[in-house]
Amino acid sequence: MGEVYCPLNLTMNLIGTKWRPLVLFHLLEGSLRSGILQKKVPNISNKMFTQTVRELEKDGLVSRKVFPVVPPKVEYELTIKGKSLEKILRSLDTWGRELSN
Amino acid sequence: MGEVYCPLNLTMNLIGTKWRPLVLFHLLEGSLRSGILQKKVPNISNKMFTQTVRELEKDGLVSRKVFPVVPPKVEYELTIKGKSLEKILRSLDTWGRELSN
DNA sequence: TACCTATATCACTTTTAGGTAACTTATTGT
DNA sequence: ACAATAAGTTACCTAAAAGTGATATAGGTA
Repeated sequence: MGEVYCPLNLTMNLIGTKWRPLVLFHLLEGSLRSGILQKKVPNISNKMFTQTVRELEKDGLVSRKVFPVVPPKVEYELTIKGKSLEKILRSLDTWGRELSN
Repeated sequence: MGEVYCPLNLTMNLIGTKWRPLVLFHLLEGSLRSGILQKKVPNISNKMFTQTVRELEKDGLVSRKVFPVVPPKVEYELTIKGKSLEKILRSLDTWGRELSN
């Protein structure tokens, strides 16, 4: 009858921000070069993009591969843990899509 | 190759805050009296509780029934639109639950 | 030598979300 | 009279998220 423990929070702490779900969503199709990924996300600023992917990396949802070339080349890819969010991310997208109808 | 429209945002705008998903989640089992619902959400303040349910009402996810008695009695219930989030909410909860293992 | 490239960082400001504590309301039972 | 009740509001404050614009890097090419 009192408080109820609810792991929903743990999930929301990982994907409950403005940019994280979008970045993850675009990585569902496979790994992407940094610049390409950033261009896929409308209106994300330079700073927020880097910050977001780095946090996702820290949380183990995304991996970062750096190629030692100039100019720099960096690729981002979902980890296993990140891929396990696929169903959720697609559901969120589908639900929103149905809203607009 | 450029920006990609993505309705994920529409969904996240509705449930992407600290308290909203929790409140919705607890309403999945059926309508609840205001005070009961609030007690189910750990650590939510009085202000945030009211604010959250009212916004959910405005967004059409929750309905509010007021009984004209003293002391007041108010019940909250998911709307059809709110219920349509059930699968998503449960997935978010399940995913978080598996994290803790 | 100057510039271009892709990725990233830094200092700073603005905006939004959330937290705290006191107060309101209208009736019933004491 | 007045305290208790359930739901909600208000003013104020802090903290977290996001935005802006400038700067760094380092090797290849004009």
